[in-house]
Amino acid sequence: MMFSKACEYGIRAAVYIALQSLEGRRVSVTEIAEEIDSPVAFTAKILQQLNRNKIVHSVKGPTGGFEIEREDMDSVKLNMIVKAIDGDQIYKGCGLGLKECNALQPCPLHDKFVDIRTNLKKMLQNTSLYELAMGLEVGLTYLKR
Amino acid sequence: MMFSKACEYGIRAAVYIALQSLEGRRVSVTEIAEEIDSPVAFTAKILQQLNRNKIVHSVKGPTGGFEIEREDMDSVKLNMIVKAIDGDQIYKGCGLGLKECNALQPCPLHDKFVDIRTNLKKMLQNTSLYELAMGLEVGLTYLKR
DNA sequence: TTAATAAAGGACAATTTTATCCGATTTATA
DNA sequence: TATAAATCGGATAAAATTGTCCTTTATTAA
Repeated sequence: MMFSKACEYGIRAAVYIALQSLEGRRVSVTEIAEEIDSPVAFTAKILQQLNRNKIVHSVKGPTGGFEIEREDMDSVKLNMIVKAIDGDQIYKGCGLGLKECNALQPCPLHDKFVDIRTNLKKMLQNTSLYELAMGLEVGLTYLKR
Repeated sequence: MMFSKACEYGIRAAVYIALQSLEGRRVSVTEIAEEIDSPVAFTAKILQQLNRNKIVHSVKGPTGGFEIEREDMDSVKLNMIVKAIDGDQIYKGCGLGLKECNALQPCPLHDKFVDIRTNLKKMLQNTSLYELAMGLEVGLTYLKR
């Protein structure tokens, strides 16, 4: 409802890859799709996008798959994934769909939206893949169901 | 990005109708669509939904059109429009798309999402059509461009 | 009572998003 | 060097959302 389906899968996939990379495991699309309960081929497309945007790293051939460097888990924040997949509509777009909507010519909801969006923005900018992967590892959170 | 296009049109239409009803004018779909810059026939469908949900009032025949009673402008809050058009996914749905996601079995983003969504929810529940229509009337806000 | 006006509603079309399939490419290893 | 495992990329399909068209229904006013 807030992110596209593609973006939801993308985030879940990235978190799963991060978790496995912490264990030193490289993972295939098949495994990822199974573990995050998403359509395989579609997930593959999304991972290509994340790879092009250097959010995950892919390796072809046998023993290949997806991985994320330990340092990248810290530097990659959720807003980068959202931007890579959904673009920056979530930051720029008007809540009521006006093409031009800003402080000077605001839609009726503009001010109230700014607040909410600022919070969302901050949250996405401050949340790292590592943080999310840790929650999973400790068994506090889930990626399925 | 947060609401569907249908919902965006719906809110804009409702605000415009409220504004005109304050002046005692009943308005046609054609006029509404022109004033909020939306596709006429599609807007008509959305207004049917709003009518069924008693958010706007419609009158057939010559001199007919859409209107909103003065009292309803106060009692109708944005969340009712959103619910009528987009359903309650915005309230219930998991940010990462999990079917079951709650405090007991949360997705990695659950807690952070709860905060943002609570704010959004409150905002929608507390914003009345009258309030939005007033902003327009005073020339502070816009429904086009 | 008739003509004109406006919403209601059903069927259909276009576009976007989501999802699948399959051949090409890369690469590890036997 | 041959084979198999894995991603890449293009074409296509399915589903959902957005948008159009046309007929029916209700109602006003001449």
